[in-house]
Amino acid sequence: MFKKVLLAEDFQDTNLGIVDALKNKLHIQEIQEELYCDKAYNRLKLAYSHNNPFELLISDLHFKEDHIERKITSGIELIRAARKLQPNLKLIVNSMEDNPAKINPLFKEEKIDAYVCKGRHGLEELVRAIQEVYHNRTYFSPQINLNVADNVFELDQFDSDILKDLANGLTKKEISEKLKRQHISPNSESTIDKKVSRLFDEFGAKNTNHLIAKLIKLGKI
Amino acid sequence: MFKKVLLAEDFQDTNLGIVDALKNKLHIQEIQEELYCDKAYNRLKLAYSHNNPFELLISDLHFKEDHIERKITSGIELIRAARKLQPNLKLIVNSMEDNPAKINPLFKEEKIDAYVCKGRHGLEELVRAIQEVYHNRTYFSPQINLNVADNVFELDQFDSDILKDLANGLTKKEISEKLKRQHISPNSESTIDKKVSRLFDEFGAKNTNHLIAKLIKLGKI
DNA sequence: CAATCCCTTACAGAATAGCGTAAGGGATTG
DNA sequence: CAATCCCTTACGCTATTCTGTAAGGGATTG
Repeated sequence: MFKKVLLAEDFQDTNLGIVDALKNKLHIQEIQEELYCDKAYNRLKLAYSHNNPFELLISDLHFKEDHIERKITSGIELIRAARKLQPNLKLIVNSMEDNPAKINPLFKEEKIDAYVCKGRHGLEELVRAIQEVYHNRTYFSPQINLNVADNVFELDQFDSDILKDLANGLTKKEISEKLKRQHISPNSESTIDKKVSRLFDEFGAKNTNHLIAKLIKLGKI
Repeated sequence: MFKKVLLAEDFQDTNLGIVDALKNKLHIQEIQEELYCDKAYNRLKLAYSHNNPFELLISDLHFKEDHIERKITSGIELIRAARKLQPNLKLIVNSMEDNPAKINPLFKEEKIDAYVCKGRHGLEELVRAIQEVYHNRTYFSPQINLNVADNVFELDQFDSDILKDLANGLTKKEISEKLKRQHISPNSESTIDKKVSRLFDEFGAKNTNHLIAKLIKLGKI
């Protein structure tokens, strides 16, 4: 079993429960905890430079903001920084996020080893996930797949940028002008019209308000 | 100190941490836990009918949905039902919600005794809250006020309904017609125009797309 | 009672959104 | 090379949004 594990999690109560489980059920010797992302990164770095690196990082995705200024403020930044520092580090994400559209990229882009969704069986799942990851397998909370079966359509970068601009209050004319200034093609108002209209069909939206609302709720923009 | 406490919380790991703190720091004798709202209510009811009622209920606000069908599905429903059953029951809400606009009504409408915001000091705060409530005082997480200094503007029910309709793709004309059908006044398209335009100013939005995007991200609609 | 304020509503006009048609160009295919 | 498909773009039309102005009614105040 892993001997040295780092836990990055800003909920004090959650923290305690996890540490307890890891100690008593998995008999992990060294468990360090951090309430802040960048402090967690510093611990990884320190341990690595002392030739006594962590073997596993368990991190949340969302960390509450604070009065203290932070460089790394989200779990995903921590994960990226950790991967860069120590490519062989095992990564488990433990969050309340249950939107597959947000979780799948973690496996694809960030190459995490396991995703555990907080909930009624979160602790049992986490123990299971650690065991799986220790044997070089991946783990994915079973409840995720069941809940959502839609979202076949994906946004490419161009669509995504347009929608973000619209959500930020720009008109299609303004977006067209912006694209021309940036020498990005296509850039005509007409093409933007067409792109957005096609997304109406794909996502079943009646108009731009509806589309933006849906996509924000889906976490796609 | 309280002798009999019920904890309604659907995060298994959080649960464990809280129970541990309550036992070891406050020496509460009997702590029961429930992962579901309606099961928690049943426990309250059973204990009450056996003349051995709970003295304190600690509940979360948001409970994840499940494959199992539930009558009571949110913390607020549980709180209302509990208050009705047992008016003298002490109530502490322990949630990750940090929007004052959602928390304040809990004190005003539901007459809860304390609000503890989950986070880096969530457990210490909860212990403190229980002590305060035991001495018939109220407790309110100190971080709430600090974190949010914006958002002075609030949406009344009318504004909120209009914005939800807009986010669902209805035009202002359709909303006007809908209000007329429901015999809700005011209902003219002109008034809807005015209401929404005023919200542009209040929330610093350029147009409807921008306003809807902002409010969804703020969790207000 | 008059003055005032606030809210609702109607109306008008310019800007924008939404949608269809059509023309042109690049890539692919037979 | 011709035919075809897909993408971009221009253009035009209607619906809707957004912003004013103004009229009327209810509530409050002096």
